[in-house]
Amino acid sequence: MNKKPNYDEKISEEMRIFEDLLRKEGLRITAQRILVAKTIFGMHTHFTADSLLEHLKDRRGEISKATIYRILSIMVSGNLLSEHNFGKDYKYYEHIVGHEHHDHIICEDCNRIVEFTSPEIETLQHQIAKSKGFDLTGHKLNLFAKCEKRESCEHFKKKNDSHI
Amino acid sequence: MNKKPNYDEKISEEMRIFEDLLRKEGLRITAQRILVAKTIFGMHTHFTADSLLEHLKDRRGEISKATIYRILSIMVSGNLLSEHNFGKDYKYYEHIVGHEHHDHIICEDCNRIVEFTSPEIETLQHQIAKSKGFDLTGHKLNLFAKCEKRESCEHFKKKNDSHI
DNA sequence: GTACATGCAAATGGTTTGCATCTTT
DNA sequence: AAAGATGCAAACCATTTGCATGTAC
Repeated sequence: MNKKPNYDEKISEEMRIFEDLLRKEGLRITAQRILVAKTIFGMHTHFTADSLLEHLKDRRGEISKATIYRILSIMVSGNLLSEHNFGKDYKYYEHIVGHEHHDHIICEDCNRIVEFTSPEIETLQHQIAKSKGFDLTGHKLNLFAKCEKRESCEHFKKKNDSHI
Repeated sequence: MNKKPNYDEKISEEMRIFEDLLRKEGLRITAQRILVAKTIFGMHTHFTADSLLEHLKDRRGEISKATIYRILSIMVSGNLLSEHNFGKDYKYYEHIVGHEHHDHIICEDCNRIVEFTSPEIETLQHQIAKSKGFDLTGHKLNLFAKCEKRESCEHFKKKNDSHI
């Protein structure tokens, strides 16, 4: 992996940011890091280490699980990725480069993860932290819910899918 | 363990609720379950399986770690205990019998966990879920923050304590 | 007495790490 | 060449579980 990278138009900006991060941290630009980052920037859903590995199944010879975890960790600390628990035993990730901040609704019926933003809630959070003597640095707000029309939810069948 | 229980005045109500839960579920009232429940109801902080074990150190002959996990699980599904992640690799618990619902501020400086309530945020959450087609069943809101006056924070020294 | 509960040690499962080998710089 | 990165398998570690023994009812 030594050529000038030539990414798809759509993710070139994200890749530039990723490479900048690597350089800033004195880390090397390797084939594995490029492969994982491209894959992540090409996915527009929440994912887990396992589902990422699944997306890479046709390229499995090129990357190991250990390296995936190592790259996820770099991207999280570099703020290209956010990490979520959602009450499960494994972590979810989502890439946040160029995405505006949002919180999540997790459907207990169909496992869907829906995003939302609420400037009002954000404002209240700051006020609350302040009133308790803290400076807010971040937050996680997860709403757990059920589809209003369970029977007509086309996602319901996915309920028992493994890490989506 | 066969005598009529005679709990401290202050936690007798909680213990009654706990025993009712056991009976409702067809579970037996054992010495270990009583011991763990009394300990939990006597603690008014967030705790982990390990810190609970620590609280029980003088009674260690009487209970095993496996049983503690089994009892925590009963109390969580019976809604006597809530379970939190707080971004760590182990779970936090807090007993919620007779406690009004609240959310948490987690201080990244001193590890303190401070509670707050916000009816405004709760209302907004319901509206948001509704607007996205969900019925809200629960939520977790964690605010991550830093003490405004770090240097004068008397909790700061605890920063590197293990599971508080 | 029987079904359930406990303790122990072993298993689980996601994630991390040691180390020998390969790559980037 | 030297510093880093990777892959593999083993280690980690909180939590769970199988099974023989104990206990509530």
